[in-house]
Amino acid sequence: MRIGELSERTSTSRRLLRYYEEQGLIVSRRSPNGYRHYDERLVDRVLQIRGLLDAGLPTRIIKQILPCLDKPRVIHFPDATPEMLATLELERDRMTERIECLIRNRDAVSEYLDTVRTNRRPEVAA
Amino acid sequence: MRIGELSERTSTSRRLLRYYEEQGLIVSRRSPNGYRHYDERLVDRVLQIRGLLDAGLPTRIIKQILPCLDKPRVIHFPDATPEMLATLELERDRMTERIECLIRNRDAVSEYLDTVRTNRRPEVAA
DNA sequence: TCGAACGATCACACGGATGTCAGGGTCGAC
DNA sequence: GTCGACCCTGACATCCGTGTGATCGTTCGA
Repeated sequence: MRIGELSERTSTSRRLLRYYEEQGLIVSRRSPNGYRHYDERLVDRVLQIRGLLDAGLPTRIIKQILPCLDKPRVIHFPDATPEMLATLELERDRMTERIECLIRNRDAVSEYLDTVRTNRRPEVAA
Repeated sequence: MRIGELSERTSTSRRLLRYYEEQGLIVSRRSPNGYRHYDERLVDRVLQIRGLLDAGLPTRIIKQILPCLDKPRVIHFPDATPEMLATLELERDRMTERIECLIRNRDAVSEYLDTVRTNRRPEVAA
């Protein structure tokens, strides 16, 4: 598919798709006229990228973890230097921290909402 | 405590502490000479803010959910309009989405790491 | 009393993700 | 062959979190 369709199917502007490519997050083939052509799989890939960006990861990091995300579990470890694995581990741990922080705070918001809804009348916590 | 101590205890630059205040995320009292003075609780509060920022939430949103996070469960619902509650709900759901996205991808990274390590050392594979 | 360390404000700068616009090709339908 | 929809590149603009520096006032110990 071309950029317009990918854009629509991922709710992502063409500008951003080109930007992601520039950042090495996605790849495209080019037809002789220079048009980008995308594989079907790119739809999921782009959505994944957007989710991670939204979760606070910079493109630099996303680029590093993307190879881990291929659906048929293909291991690219010929180029997996120990230092690269260490980076991945570190990044995984940071994701875990983010997750825990988000869960804590989301639960607090949830609890707050529950409390507000059950006690409708002015009253302070006991 | 003054800004220097809060800065050190939260590993946050003074500049940022002033910025957070400007954005309405934290408050300070002022001594007659104009110096900011912070409550002990601000340490946790600042760390919370930094965690949420790191998780991708903008200050605008953080400001809205912070009142939900007070430790003694104090409900500030005199000013809790239904529309504000709706906003909170929406934001809570977005946090849940972020959490799920992060978990999915972190687990994929973890699995990748496991696989690489197992294949690297087949003799220790259990 | 002087200087170091700290505080305040203000302003400019930067990097990253994103929007937008300009100028120009390609292609299919009429 | 022209028009509209689509694509290309490149440049500038914006927002936001953050850094940095200038300039100045305050506090405190030697």
